[in-house]
Amino acid sequence: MTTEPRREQLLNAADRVVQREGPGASMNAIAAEAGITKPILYRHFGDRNGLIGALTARHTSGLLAAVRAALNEPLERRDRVEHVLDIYLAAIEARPQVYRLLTHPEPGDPTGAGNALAPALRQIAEEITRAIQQQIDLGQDGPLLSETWGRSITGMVLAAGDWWLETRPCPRARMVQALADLLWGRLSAAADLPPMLAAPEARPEA
Amino acid sequence: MTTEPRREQLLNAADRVVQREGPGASMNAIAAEAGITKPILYRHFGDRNGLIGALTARHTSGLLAAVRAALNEPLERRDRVEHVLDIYLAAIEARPQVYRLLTHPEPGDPTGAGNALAPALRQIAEEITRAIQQQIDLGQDGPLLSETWGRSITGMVLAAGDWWLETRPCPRARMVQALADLLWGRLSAAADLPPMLAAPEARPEA
DNA sequence: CCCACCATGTTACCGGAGGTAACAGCGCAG
DNA sequence: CTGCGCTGTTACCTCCGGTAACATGGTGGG
Repeated sequence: MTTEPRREQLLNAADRVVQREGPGASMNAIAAEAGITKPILYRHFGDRNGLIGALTARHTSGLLAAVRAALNEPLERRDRVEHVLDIYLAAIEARPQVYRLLTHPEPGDPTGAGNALAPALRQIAEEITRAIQQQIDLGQDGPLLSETWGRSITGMVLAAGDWWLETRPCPRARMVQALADLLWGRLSAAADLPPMLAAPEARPEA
Repeated sequence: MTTEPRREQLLNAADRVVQREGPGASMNAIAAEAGITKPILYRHFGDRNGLIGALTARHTSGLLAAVRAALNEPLERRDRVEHVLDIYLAAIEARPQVYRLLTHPEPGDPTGAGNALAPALRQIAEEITRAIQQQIDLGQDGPLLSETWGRSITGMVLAAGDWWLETRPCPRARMVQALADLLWGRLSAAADLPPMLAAPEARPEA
């Protein structure tokens, strides 16, 4: 294990090409970037999943550690949640291509195919679950709720982060507020609007 | 447009093969199931995305209509939300392979690649956004919050639904409660647990 | 009656993907 | 010098999405 410089070197090349072409970059392209040919890659990583796995593992550790640290920050609960949200959004903002690699892996893997959460995100979900379990008293439903909520919050932030990166509807801080507000039950606390009896306009058609 | 029986027939075949092999079924397999060869499929649908699009459109309409109806049910807000959640979970429970097709399409499309939300889910997100905008008074932040929340809630339910289908940790009704509780701010309302100074046991290792 | 047309269907191919086999050098211990 | 392990190559396989070119058959207009 210790360092393994060749591997690192190849991963650097893979990193560059993924940064440039997004995930789904071909093995040929990665090999070319590294100045070599395919079979070497396969010798080192077994198959494409191996390469991608190694590549994601590299970047995952950083994000995961950051999220974990944020989850254990000694803050008021709301501030802690906002901090975690901000950490995640800042990370995906800083390097969108890498983030895509982590969050939207190419399919291929037959292991439980069809999961919304990529491995990196599953780890984050578990981290959230653990934090909830350790920090919040949910009574006897604790285990189920914390597991469900870990996945739910991860999926929620994933979808919201994707949309935010795509359309940039607001600065990051505002996005953090919007998400925290949702988690804080603002959806349930807000007042009703009177039912629309007949929309006078702005109803172009479905 | 009117009916187009051949197309329907081909879509039925595609449906069968997707039901059996999941999304990612090959064009050859679909053609074989239909008793014909590839070029005919391409004549009718242009390319793979065309076929998959037509296939999803078929199933989307039902789910989308059900969700839309649930969103406009004349119920107390909490009951309405629970109803929507239940509709969605019931749908994916009933036909998981079809649901996978709708929620986890194969990538391929360069159009905004890397989105967490498949087209069908994006439509659901828009429906939720619209419902929030029409039903809830969020002040001047309404537009931003409703859009953000539409995506967020969709992503949350997607991830939670995936996990639930996979591991079946509880009956559907309980899952609905867990998700509604999250949206109702139970995460913020619950009491703190005392900080763990030293976990006495049950810490097997990461 | 014949023909031109159109949808149906076919075979055979292309380029590019992941992946593998077989072979060619290089450096170094014994 | 010889064997061995690592690096590297070329050439190939299979399967995929997609296409070109050609072969049918029914149908309606001259």
